[in-house]
Amino acid sequence: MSDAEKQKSHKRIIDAASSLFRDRGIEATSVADVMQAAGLTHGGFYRHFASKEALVRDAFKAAVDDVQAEMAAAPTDEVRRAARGEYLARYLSGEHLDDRRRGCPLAALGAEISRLDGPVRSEASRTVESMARLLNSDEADVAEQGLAMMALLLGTITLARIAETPELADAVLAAGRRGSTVIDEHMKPDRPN
Amino acid sequence: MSDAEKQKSHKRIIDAASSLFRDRGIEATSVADVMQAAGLTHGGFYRHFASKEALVRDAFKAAVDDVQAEMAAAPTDEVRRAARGEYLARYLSGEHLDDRRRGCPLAALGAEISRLDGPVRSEASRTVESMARLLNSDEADVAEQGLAMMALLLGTITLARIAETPELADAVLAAGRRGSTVIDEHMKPDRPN
DNA sequence: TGTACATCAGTGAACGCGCGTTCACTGATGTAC
DNA sequence: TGTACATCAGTGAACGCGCGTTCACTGATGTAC
Repeated sequence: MSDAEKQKSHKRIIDAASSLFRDRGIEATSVADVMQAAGLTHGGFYRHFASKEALVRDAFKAAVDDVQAEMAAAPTDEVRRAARGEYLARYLSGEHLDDRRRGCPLAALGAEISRLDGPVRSEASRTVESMARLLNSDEADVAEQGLAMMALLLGTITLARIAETPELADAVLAAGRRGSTVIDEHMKPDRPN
Repeated sequence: MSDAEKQKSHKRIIDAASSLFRDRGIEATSVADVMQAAGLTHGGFYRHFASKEALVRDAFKAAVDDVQAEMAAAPTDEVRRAARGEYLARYLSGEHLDDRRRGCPLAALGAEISRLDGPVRSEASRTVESMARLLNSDEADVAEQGLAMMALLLGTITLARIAETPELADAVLAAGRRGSTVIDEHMKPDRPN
């Protein structure tokens, strides 16, 4: 078993964890669940991670990196604005509702992580800052607009996932879309109100 | 042990559960934890509830009723508007951040409940509708504004609780306050945009 | 190039522990006479 | 009013189970000679 094989296993474990945690929650997902989803048995887990906590941190980070990759890589402001618009549209879509496994990690795990202390919480706190920066419509600093937008997005998906009827879920998403427009137009960093 | 005594115990169990679930999460709180907090031993739990699930439903409902009581009881539109304003201010305050035990049940438990099916999820889905009605600035029907406001509130508290530094938490709360003003002013049910 | 050996990813049984739930029991209650 | 009895809230031990983690072992790898 070569080094390359080990790295492949490592990636499979992180990918499985990243999906399962978002889908079922951190506490509801066991190390054995993750290892089985990665095609391995649970005993080998500790050749890759020091603890479940370490896996949670790495899996959360991987999920965030995945989400941020497109937007952060935008070379010009125009491309960045377009990427942001697509991101918002995709975030507030019906597909995002059902696709928890690949959905927003903060929406799926934020409440649970906010109860933790240690590396996972630190990683999530940094994510709040970096996402806020990406979600500002104009400047690059953490600003009101990006934070308010993030809060609206996360809250919208959470409420829509609670909704038992498609009608209510759609109403929530529609409200989120209207809200995001209003925040976009009336909370620009440069011209207040 | 009289009937009145039993009802007192019952209320203590629900109160303890309502606090502990919000503070630590549903899955992370055991039946024994709740019974101990209520001053009882775990064995007696099933004289009061058929299952942990039944307790979760009742405790969640109790928490929501508590929150909604003031606003729903407002006799006139003016009183209602004032109650709503106070609720928003309190919701987006630093005290709410730390007081998970008495804080918003949807913010604390929404993500976890969205993964459930059955009575708890149903109760939460109804709560989304009723809170949206209460949070509209004007009319009584479920409408965009109330839903967007709820999403912003829930998202703001979640993000602020993730923040590791007081500075970031304050920035999140401030952004939520600005966002709520913008939604208030630019998403009125009667005059669109 | 061929052989002996150290390394270590992965296996599967086992650990102590806490979970939700069940159950035999206790003892205070309210009721029947 | 006083006594015997059924009820049942609450106790604490016990149940089967799954958790995170540990460990002895296996067998393929890359290296040393």
